[in-house]
Amino acid sequence: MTHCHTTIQSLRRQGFRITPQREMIIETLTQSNAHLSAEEIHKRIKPRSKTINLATVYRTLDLLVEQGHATRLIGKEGKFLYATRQHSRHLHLVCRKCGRAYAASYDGLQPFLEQLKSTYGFQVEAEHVTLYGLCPHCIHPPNQ
Amino acid sequence: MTHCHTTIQSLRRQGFRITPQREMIIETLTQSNAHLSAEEIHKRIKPRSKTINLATVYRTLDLLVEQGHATRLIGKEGKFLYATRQHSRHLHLVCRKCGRAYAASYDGLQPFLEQLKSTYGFQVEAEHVTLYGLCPHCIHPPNQ
DNA sequence: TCTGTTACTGCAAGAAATCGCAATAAAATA
DNA sequence: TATTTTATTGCGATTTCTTGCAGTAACAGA
Repeated sequence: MTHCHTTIQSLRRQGFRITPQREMIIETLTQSNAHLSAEEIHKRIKPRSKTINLATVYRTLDLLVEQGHATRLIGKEGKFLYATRQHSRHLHLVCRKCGRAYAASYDGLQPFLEQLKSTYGFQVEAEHVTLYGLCPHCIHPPNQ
Repeated sequence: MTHCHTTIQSLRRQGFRITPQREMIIETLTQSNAHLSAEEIHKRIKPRSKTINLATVYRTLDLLVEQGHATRLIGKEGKFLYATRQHSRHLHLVCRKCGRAYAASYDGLQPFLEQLKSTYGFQVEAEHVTLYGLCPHCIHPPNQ
């Protein structure tokens, strides 16, 4: 709720218009603990606002990502998922083989990110970094 | 060429069948210096093999990623791009705002990856890590 | 509060990626 | 080499995501 308003304030300050659709999308994303697909967000809002369009959901999510209020990642089934950046900060370790996803702490990554900042001037936002590789289960069978 | 055969050998050893389609896809990807979309690969192969189907290209690329011979990343226009893992190892820094992509060295990331390995048993493959954030051009205008 | 500007939405069409299934062909075996 | 098994392909349909456009409504200014 609180962070929901922060996002709205920030968008308004940037000159974006706050429509009922955008409010509902932001609210839905903020209140959820999971990573949601655009489809899922659309489904949840529909009962309250029958005419909300899926394209609007996608466009709003794009805006939120672009403005740094949300992150987009690729879910297990290949669909895009979205979450607020404040939502439980962690690293995603995704197995390229079985698709399993693990949450990991990103303590220890900070020095490297600072190095990137000073070398390239690039400010990495590390809330939802996704790294690919092999999980413990899939390393065992020797496959190279 | 050489690496192309390595990939084919490895797939064969895993019990996958080597079809002309798969050979052409692997060859195309290996010989290209750029990151290619499935569509692009399809387009390049078509002259030589009129009936090759786009779905086959997607399925083969999935296989290559799953088997660790290629990596998949999201291109500037939101399309998926593919590259062999051997192809010029680097980090991708993608600006969430303007979409610009920067190549960066991942020297300095190694200690963190080793930490992940020992903590979670997860073996990150760092050839094509993509990190999102703000590029030097987009940091300036204060937007929070 | 009313009005004008123009960002935003809904709709429908389009593009990108995936899936199911019958036909095909790779490669193991005889 | 011929046969058999079954992984893989092509095709068409489907799903997921994006885009263009005309109508609508947020919000700045009067």
